[in-house]
Amino acid sequence: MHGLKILVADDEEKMRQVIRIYLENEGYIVIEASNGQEALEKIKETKFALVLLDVMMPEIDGWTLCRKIRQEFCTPIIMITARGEEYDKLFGFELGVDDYITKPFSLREMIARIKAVLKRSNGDKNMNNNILKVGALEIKPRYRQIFLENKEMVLTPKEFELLNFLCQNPEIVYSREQLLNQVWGYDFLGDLRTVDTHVKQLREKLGSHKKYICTVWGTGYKFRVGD
Amino acid sequence: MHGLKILVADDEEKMRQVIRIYLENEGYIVIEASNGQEALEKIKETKFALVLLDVMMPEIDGWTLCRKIRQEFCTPIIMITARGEEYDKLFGFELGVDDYITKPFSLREMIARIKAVLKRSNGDKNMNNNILKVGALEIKPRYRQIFLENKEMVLTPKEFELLNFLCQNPEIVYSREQLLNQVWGYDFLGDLRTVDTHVKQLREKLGSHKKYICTVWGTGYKFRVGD
DNA sequence: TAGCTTCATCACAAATTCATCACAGTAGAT
DNA sequence: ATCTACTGTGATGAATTTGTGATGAAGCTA
Repeated sequence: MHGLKILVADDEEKMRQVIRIYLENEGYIVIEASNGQEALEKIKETKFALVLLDVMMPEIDGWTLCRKIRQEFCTPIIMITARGEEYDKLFGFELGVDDYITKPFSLREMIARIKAVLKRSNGDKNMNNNILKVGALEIKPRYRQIFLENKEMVLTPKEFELLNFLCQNPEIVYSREQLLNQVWGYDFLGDLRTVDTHVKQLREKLGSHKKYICTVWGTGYKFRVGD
Repeated sequence: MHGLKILVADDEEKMRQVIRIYLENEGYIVIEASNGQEALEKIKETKFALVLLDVMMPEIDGWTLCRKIRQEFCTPIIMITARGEEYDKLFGFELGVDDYITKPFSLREMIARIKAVLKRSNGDKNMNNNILKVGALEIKPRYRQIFLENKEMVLTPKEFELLNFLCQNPEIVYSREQLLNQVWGYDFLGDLRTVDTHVKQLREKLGSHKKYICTVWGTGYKFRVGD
């Protein structure tokens, strides 16, 4: 269990330092990356036992980076997220993530999770590949694919995340604000109506099944398969 | 979720003001404290739903204050920190902080975090996930659906809220004024008779069960299932 | 860099809901 | 029985909310 390399991607130096000290103390070799781009390059160069990824990063945010890593590598990933309602995001669909830690967290907790993930990834693979089927839709979160009547939909990242989120929580009504928080993140500063535009796009791509996404007047949207 | 008291402790007047405006707009009651001492006194006087605490304060700094509060109270605390500072302390976690926000932050993010913390501290007992059955009605607040004899009613937002409110408080008589306050909100300035119109609509949609909503002559309305 | 995709925002149109009013109907009091 | 105060109801224009196409910015790829 010693000498394993761990990549710590976080834009805050102080944060990286604290983590480095603890991890080295546990016998790991720590490589740092201060932004997403750098992280991606280092992953391509070196084989890591694990990647520790902060969600909040400038340039490339954690989710995007995670997706990019997963396109090529199966290195275990632990996300560091701000505490809040992003749980669904993690559980629901970004299943490429092996575990996550919410800030503020204790370093003891972090170490424990790292060990657990490493153990699992060696003992291998009860890969949580859970595929979800709702109506004519089939969702493979791990591959970032959604099939409509067995044909793969061509979706942009945002479209994927929005549709996936709605599908993972069918029948539940979400306000535009909630959707922004869940899908875009707390730090999105934009217009509520942005949601509408994406809903429009999704409906267009859903074609005859556009009624899966239904408007709840005065409230928001929900995914609904029945009726 | 309305009328909850929040203490904002920050030495910068401007900052407090901005936060106050935003929070009040969301229906919270805001009390300000311009330094640690003052904050501590106010906490001892009043019971707050949440404390928003800036780390950087003269006299008593945020960390010390946080510890002092925790010695006596379990009020949820959200810390406002400058980015990149003092991670060790947050890590330590021994301070019992419920969440923290790093400056600069958006007000939307702040609100979202506040709501998340409040929700958690309520143990989610406010989760109106409870499905309620009264007579031939079945109410699923989370889905924003009301079923009448197992058939979903098609309701406008106001209709939904009014019927839901009445059902959640059966047998209790409400005056038009009370209903306006509860369902429309205190800031509604309109005509009392507006309630009547909506009651009419509901009765129409209730069809043969219209007597669920009954008129209490000279007083108001109530929901009644029996008799 | 140029070309392409994705994204957020805006403005306008369309759809839906809402509050109000006037008048009809009803319960209760005298 | 008659009167008065209160409630029921249909119609209507205003207000709110949502749908949608266009547009320019930002990001990515080659």
